[in-house]
Amino acid sequence: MTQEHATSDDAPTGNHDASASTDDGTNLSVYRERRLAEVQHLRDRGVNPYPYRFDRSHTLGELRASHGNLAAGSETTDTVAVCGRVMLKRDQGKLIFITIRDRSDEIQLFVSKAVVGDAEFDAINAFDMGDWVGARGLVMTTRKGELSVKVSEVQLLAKSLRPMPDKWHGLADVDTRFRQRYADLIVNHDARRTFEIRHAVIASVRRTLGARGYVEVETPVLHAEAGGAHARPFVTHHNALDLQLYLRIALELHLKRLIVGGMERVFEIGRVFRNEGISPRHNPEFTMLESYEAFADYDDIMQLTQDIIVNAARDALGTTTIDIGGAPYDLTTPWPRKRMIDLASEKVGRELHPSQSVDSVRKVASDNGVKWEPHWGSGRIIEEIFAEKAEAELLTPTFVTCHPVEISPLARVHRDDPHLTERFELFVQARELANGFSELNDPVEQRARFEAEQRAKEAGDATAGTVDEDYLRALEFGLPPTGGLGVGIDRLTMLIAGVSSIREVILFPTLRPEADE
RNA sequence: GCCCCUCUAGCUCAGUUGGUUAGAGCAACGGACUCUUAAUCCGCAGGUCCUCGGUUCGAAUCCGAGGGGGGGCACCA
Repeated sequence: MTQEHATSDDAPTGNHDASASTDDGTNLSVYRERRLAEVQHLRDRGVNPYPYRFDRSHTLGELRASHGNLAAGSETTDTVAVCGRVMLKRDQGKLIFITIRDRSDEIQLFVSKAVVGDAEFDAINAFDMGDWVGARGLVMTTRKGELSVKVSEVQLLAKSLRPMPDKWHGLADVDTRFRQRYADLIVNHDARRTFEIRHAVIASVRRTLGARGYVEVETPVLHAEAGGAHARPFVTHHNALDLQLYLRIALELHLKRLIVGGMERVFEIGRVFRNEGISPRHNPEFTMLESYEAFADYDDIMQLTQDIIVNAARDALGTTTIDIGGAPYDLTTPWPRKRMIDLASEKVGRELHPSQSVDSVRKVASDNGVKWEPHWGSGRIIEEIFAEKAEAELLTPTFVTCHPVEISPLARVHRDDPHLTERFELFVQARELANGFSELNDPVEQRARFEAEQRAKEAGDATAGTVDEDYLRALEFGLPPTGGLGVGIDRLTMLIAGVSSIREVILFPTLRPEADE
């Protein structure tokens, strides 16, 4: 019967039928044709399969909150209107149980043929899993105590044409999960949970900074020069200006211009782009928090960093204890601070310092199996020794501090040691999670650092920076003492959600385009 | 970019040392059933075994090339 509709009533849906049936003839296309026929069947009966709106009296979560304590076998006189997606259907003959879900909860619809009548019962029975429906009826519980809506009327809100993934096993294929995130979100609770946590983390960060008087700003994504970090940029082009532009690799230089302008405390949560490899910890576009606070130094910012992360965990999970390497760890524990040169020195059994000659540091590196490049200075080699020998052991939160000047072109020289900077990086699970420092605000020194970067770039370091003249001009107007911070929001979410791939916390991670079509 | 692993029905997965017509569960479809909970029961249908090429009497299975994905390395924080 419905098949006849599919073949005879295809004028308005001819395109769908053609694409669904001509070339493949697979189970999937048969399935879609059947549901398309059902759509046409509804239209023939004057039912809009895609109505415009639905008046909902309660979300499913609200309904459970208000009636969750009903005793088994109760019938109330409370009329509600609820809506959601059909997730399960249990046809009992003259009784149908339909589990619908909205974003807050799941509730069972109790459909009795004796209540709704034969015609309506058949219409409800034609619903498929995945359909969006709205129902009106009385709140009740079944004999076994399941909170239900005894429906008097159910309305289709949107017809689903595709089969749902396995109702028990969900969708496991990671490729499909990332490409078809909608399907992942429909069937995988963990996926929904992860993105709820992501939202809670970001909202918490905004609250923490807002409570400290920070102002949220937005700065350009298109940069004439990609500065503020060491990374290869994406290149793009503006037609009207006939101008080569770069997608930003950091937020830093614009935000500090705002501190020059007197905004005192600013932050931005924004997308940055780095044209580099993809890994479980790297996506080409990712979300950075950067914040800058006038009159603060890196010591203040380390405290801020821990506050932000502790609050984020508390707000997202309701606890500050998370799992690190299989063991519980309370984030409120004071996080140790260790100088990079000390961590590196410990591992090689010799005092290392960027004031030492390049030759002597090279020898230490080579003796310990650490490779170095000819254009690296002592400081850069020490960083490499740290990265190769010490970094992997930094599982619980640790502030690595006082990086060599050579690798920190935007950080201020340490007040007690001219070869080091007032900088820190936070490592958790051997991954960098945050980076901050007392900001360099001497325009003369900043120019010298930029020029050193420029020379490194010309010497072949593709990730080195260039001289940003406008930023130098800003500094000449006067940047107050400032403490700055950058936090990888994706990695922070990974930590709090307890997932191991960055793709799990990015709704639509970068993938190669799908073939064919 | 390099190395390893992986790809079978809409989904989740079997598929032996290469051997007839590639199987199961769920979903779908037909039927039974008024308190189910992944409902159950009966019946039926569904396949470009990622693609191309090769070896073989015979390939989902072995070989080569290519594609997607995952992990590692490199790059990079």
